[in-house]
Amino acid sequence: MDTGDIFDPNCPTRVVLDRIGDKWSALVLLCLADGPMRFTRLRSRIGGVTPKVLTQTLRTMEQDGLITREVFAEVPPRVEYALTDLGRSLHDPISAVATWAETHVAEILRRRERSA
Amino acid sequence: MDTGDIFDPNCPTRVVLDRIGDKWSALVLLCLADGPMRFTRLRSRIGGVTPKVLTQTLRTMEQDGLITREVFAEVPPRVEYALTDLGRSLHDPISAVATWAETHVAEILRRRERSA
DNA sequence: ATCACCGGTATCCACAAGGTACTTATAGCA
DNA sequence: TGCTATAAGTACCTTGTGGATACCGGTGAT
Repeated sequence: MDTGDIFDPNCPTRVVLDRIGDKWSALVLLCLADGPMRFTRLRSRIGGVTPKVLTQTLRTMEQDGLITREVFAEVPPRVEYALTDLGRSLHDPISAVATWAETHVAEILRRRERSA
Repeated sequence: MDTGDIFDPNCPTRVVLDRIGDKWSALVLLCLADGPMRFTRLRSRIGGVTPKVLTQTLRTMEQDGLITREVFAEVPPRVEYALTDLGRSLHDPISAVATWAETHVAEILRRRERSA
C-alpha cells in the first residue's frame, strides 16, 4: 500500500506531512515542549488561535498519538495536554524548521517586499 | 518589530512558518532538490496538485526567494523552476521532518484507526 | 484545417478556517 | 436564595482559500 513515493497523494507519509504541517500543530507541539499545559494557557500563549480551531487541532494530535488529554473531574473543569514520546520525538525536526525560519526571516521579508 | 516570540501572531517567524508549512511548498522544494524542473513535470510528479494551486505555490516561493523562474522564449513555451541557495538551505530541515514522517507513519496510522 | 504542445488563467463551488456568543456545572459570596 | 465567576469547550454564521474543470494563445507538425 505504501508506494514509498512521497509525491504520490496516496502515500501515507504525505498524509502525515499534511497534518503536522498545518497552521497550528507545530506551534502546539513547540508550546507543550515546555511541559503539560491547560487549554486556556495554550490558547493565550498561541496568539490568534480561536477555541474551535485549537480544539480541532488538539483532538487531531491526540488521535495521532502526539499528545495526551487528561480531564480532571473538577469545577471549573481542568484539562491538561501533554506530549507523548512520539510527540517529543517530533520536537527536534520541527524545531529545526523553526530555527531556519528565525535565521532567514529577515532575508525572506526583504525579498518579498522587493518583489511586491 | 520582531518580538522574538514565535507564539506571537505578529512574529515574522510565524509568517514564514505558515508559508513553508503549507500543503505544497515542502513537496515542491523536495522535488526541485533533484535539479531544475519544468511546470508540467512538477505537476505530474506531485500527484494531486491542480495547476492553479501549483502556480500560486510557485509564485509565492519565488517571491520569498526560495526558487527562481526562468522563461525561455520558445514554442511551445518552456519555464524552468530551480532552487536558490536560500531554498537549498531549507532542504535539510524539511527533509528531517519528512524522514520523521516516514519513520512514524505506521505508528500514527495505527493509533488513528484505534481511536476512530 | 486541424491538432497537439505547454504553461498557465478564468470560473465556479465546497469545505475549512475564523469570529463571536453561548453552555454547563459548581463554588463562593452577598 | 439568587448572583457571579470560572474552564473548556460548542453552536452558529461568515469569510476565504483550496480544488475541479474548462479554456486560451502561439506555432509547428500532420
